[in-house]
Order: sequence, then structure tokens, then C-alpha cells
Amino acid sequence: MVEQSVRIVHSFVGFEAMIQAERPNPAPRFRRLRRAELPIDTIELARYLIGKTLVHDVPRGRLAGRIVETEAYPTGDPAGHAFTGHSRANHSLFLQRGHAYVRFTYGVHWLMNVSSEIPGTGAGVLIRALEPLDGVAWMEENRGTDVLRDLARGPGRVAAAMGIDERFDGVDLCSRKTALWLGAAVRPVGVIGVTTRIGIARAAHRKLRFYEKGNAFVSGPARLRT
DNA sequence: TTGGCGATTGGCT
DNA sequence: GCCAATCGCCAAT
Repeated sequence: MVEQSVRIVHSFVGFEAMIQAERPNPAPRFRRLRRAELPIDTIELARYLIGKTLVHDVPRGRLAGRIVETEAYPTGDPAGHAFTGHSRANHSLFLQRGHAYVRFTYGVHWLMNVSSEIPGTGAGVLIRALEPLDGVAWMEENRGTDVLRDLARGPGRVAAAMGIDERFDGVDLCSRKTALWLGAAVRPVGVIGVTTRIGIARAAHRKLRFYEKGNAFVSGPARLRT
């Protein structure tokens, strides 16, 4: 089935595409973002990250998804994990912008944030949903489901699909060396919607959730996806 | 030392 | 729509 369809593609798009298809390790599709490209301000960063790529290079290949939903947890935000001050658990939120803050929640799930602001400031951006781009078969394995739309729709699912856990807390997402990193956008971003955040009690009125309108991989109730 | 609770999810009604 | 699962953190004892 797969071989047959590949052969058909070859006959239509020619030799160059055939080389592309048969190359075992295709050239990286994603350019690593430099830290200087990341807005310092938490809310600006949350908006900026929509459409960008989250990549995890694993021994057997690459997991990658397009960021389609984020939430900002700015300085002094009562809903933020840094609100009660610096601690061992929330240390990564205080790192220079572009570091991963990974936290275990509800005894079940891992959540991933990108740290923001200047070093020493506890703030970050929660990655709430991804549109799968690469390594879909491995994401399915990590998630225990083959429902594409559900692979990384929701922050707990993002971490599970991407194989992100406590080992990645504090990782520099802008380093040239790390396996987990942020990549440039693979296509232009659509209209960005802004709503209140999901699943919080304090500062619940603040509109700090950002998402690509019309994207099927965005989480939350329908009224927060239009 | 302990108890309440949380940036969620999946299964069941 | 409702609720249990499940565990680390932290405020209060």
C-alpha cells in the first residue's frame, strides 16, 4: 500500500522527489530559534510562539509539532506557579527566557512551559497544544492512541506525545546541542484568537490564552476555539 | 509531619 | 457533563 503510493508519487514528481523519499535522514526541516528572537515579555512570547515548532530529537528519529495554543503566566500572576516565590520545584521559571519548565500535575501528567522575562523573574508560557508534524507514529505510541487530532491537543498530551518529562526540566530550548528545542514556523500563522485561560481559579478573567483560529488541534471547549 | 489541592485526562452517564 | 485517578508541593500544624 505505502510502497505503491510512493511509486505513483515518483512517476509524477520525478527524480528529485525520489531522492528525497529514499534519503534515510532528510535534512532538517526546521531552523532552531535563537534566544534573541524570543520576545522577553511573557505575553508577547505567548503570542509569538503560535505557529512556531517544538522539536524533540530522539535516537530513532524526530518528534515535531506546530504550536497552536499557548497561555501566558506573567510576572506576579496569582495563577502562575511562581506566584508564591522561588522554590526548588519552580526554579526553571526563573531561568533566562527559552528554558523548559516541566511540572508534574494532578499526579498524572507533565506540563511544559517556556520560561520568559529576564533571568531571575518567575514567569513562563504554557504550551497547550501542538499540530503534529513529524514522528506521528511515535507520538501515537507515546500516547496510546492513533487519533491524530488528540495526539497533542491539551498540555498533558503535548508532553506525553513529545516524550517530555522531568528529565527536561531546565533544558535550554535555544541551545545548539539539546535534543528538545524550538524551531521556526513551517508555514505562515493564521488569525490568532485571545481568550481567558483554561483550568485555573485565580485571575481567571485575564485574557492570556492564545491560539490559531480554525485549527483543529486546539484544545478546550468549542466556545474557546472560535 | 500532614492534609488539601492542582496550568488534566479519559471513561462513564 | 461529572468524577476518579494519583502524586508532589507547600502552607499550616
